[in-house]
Amino acid sequence: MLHVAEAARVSVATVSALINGTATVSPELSQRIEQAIRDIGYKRNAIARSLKMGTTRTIGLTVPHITNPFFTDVVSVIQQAFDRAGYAVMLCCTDEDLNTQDDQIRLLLDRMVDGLIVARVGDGAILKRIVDDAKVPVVLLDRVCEGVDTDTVVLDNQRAVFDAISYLIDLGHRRIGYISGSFDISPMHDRMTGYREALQAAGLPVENELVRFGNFHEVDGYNATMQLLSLHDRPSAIFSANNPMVIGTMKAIRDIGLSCPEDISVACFDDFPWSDVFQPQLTTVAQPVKAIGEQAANLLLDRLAGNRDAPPRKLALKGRLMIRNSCRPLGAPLGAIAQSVSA
Amino acid sequence: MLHVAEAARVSVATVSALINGTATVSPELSQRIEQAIRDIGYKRNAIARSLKMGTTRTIGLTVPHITNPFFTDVVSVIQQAFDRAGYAVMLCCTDEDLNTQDDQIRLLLDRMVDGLIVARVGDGAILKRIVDDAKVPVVLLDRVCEGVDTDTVVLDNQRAVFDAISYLIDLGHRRIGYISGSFDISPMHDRMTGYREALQAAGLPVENELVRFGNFHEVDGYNATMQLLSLHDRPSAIFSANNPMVIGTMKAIRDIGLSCPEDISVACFDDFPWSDVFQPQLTTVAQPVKAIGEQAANLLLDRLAGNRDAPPRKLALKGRLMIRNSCRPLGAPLGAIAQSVSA
DNA sequence: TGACATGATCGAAACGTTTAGATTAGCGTT
DNA sequence: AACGCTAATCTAAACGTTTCGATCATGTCA
Repeated sequence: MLHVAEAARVSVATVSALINGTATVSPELSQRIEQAIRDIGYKRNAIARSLKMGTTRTIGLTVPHITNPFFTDVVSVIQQAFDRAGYAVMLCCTDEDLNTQDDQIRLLLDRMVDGLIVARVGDGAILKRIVDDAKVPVVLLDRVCEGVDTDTVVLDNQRAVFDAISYLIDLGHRRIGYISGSFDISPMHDRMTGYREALQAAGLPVENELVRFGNFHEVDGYNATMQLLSLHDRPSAIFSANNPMVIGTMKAIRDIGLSCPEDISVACFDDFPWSDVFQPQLTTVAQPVKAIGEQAANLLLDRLAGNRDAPPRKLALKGRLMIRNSCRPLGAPLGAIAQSVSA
Repeated sequence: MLHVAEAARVSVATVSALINGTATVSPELSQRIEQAIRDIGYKRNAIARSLKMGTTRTIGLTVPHITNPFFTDVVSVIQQAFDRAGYAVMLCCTDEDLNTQDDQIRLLLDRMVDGLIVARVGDGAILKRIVDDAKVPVVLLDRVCEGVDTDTVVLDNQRAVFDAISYLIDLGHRRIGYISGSFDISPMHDRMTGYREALQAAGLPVENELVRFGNFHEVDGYNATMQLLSLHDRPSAIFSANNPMVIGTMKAIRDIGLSCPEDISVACFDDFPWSDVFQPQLTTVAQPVKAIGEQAANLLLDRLAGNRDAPPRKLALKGRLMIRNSCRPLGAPLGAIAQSVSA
């Protein structure tokens, strides 16, 4: 900018005024300055600007795994929203690890991001400290966190799983295996509650042997399913509370020589692009990914636009049960599956 | 830092020296400074540091669509690699649009990223200008670009498609439909060449009516497949040069009342996590995603470590044909598919 | 004892912006 | 002719670091 100013024989203040439109500058000088900018190929240094202005027009986004299709879509939507608003997005993947997440949020705050969207943070106390220390707005995604009072957008997980399990019960299933993710994040808590309540509402017992835990990965789903299938009285249906794990479930079913839905019904959380392309077409709980991402982005953009003091806003969106053909009515002949799908 | 210096009754220079270890500071002062840092909760401002140092420890990464499973994986691997190295990653999605990509690269350069990994840039001239203007190292991914001399990691696309098409020919297919992405990026060019050469090597004609173009999206694959299937003499196999488009292909086959592989064989580019879970299990060309991402990251990290003047390095990795059961031997009875899979 | 090397510490400039406040020029009023 | 008003422009101080060169005390050696 100094060089531009010299070349145009004006002060840097005038150059700045022209570039930012913060003051009127005469047509004559404007022209000289614009010419100089072109000649020199000047580009404003955003770092210096950030230092002075105290704002980077960059936000931080952390997700556990970008390869989980739910987060892939959420990241995509959020990235687009902020791109439109002229913000850059720094992406971090926490690998479901709390320490990693801590480090990464620190990394982002060091770089003075203007705001933070964090998905699936683990511990309330740590998060609270972060939110308080950082003077930037934070929106929580996919997880509520007691004691942390900030904008939040989550799914009504309990209700969603309740509906899914109730659907299985309606089909006649009585022993329904449930594969949960680790319990230290609220969605897994709520989903489990939904499972329990659906069973109880139908007067069915909640049996511990039918509940397994995994760490969100395919291999965990595989192992959990193997255990469920080798039970003395094995379940007739399995619900996986997380999408990557259901891949393991399907592989385990195949490896053990069973097939879905003939021998065992399967449903899971989170829809994915191929769900209605191949066989069996998985029955899933679809999250309104686009809405979730956009709401989160809007909440943060609103704060960034200056609305700092509004009370925390908590959004809970509804999931939708996508009924396909991976669950069969129990007791009914196999041919009845087609009808149950159109129901 | 100023406050820390005052609290510890030393100069800012000494604080800086201690933090960075750039000079020895006496145990006594060290202790006072560290105490002050704790008391105040001081965190070094990375923006001010970047301004002074001319380096942000941040890189820019642009991909067309993060929802394309190939790019999802690549982004994941690259993010991890840079995270390990203490770099932040700014992610941009270009939506296959050259102007968008241009804007985003500018956005990233404005923010003084230390390096750039760009996947699928369109035009050689524009890219060349960008690479030259930006004084930062650039790694090209998934695309070669004539006239732009910089580090590159790509797949041997031509060979990969050649192998896939040859496989179909070996199965007895003679009319093989081909769905390409837009032609303005080199992989699509090379893949098409692979298609052509495989046909020619087998003495088969290259028929224009069997070749369709789409813009990488599911809907494009759907439309292209509809056209192919309504040809007077319809193909017995379809190869899709891009992964999202193959979803459209499968849906079109279903909607038209045919089934795969009984009526029509299907193969495509890019593997995905569910490919061997559901039926039909798609035969795909798997890119070594992990290697591609890691190589790209390593090339850039090497440049960032100071190796600026080494000549441009061009890596071409090999794809792998994952033979499953979505392609059937032509003329053979249906039961023969199983054998062909194990072949 | 004086000169000098050594090691610790500091002062101040620089990185490239923004912006408050000062200065100047032009012009209409009285 | 003196005054005030407005619009255009400039000067200079910040933003929070790093770093060069200067300063100063201390100890060593001739």
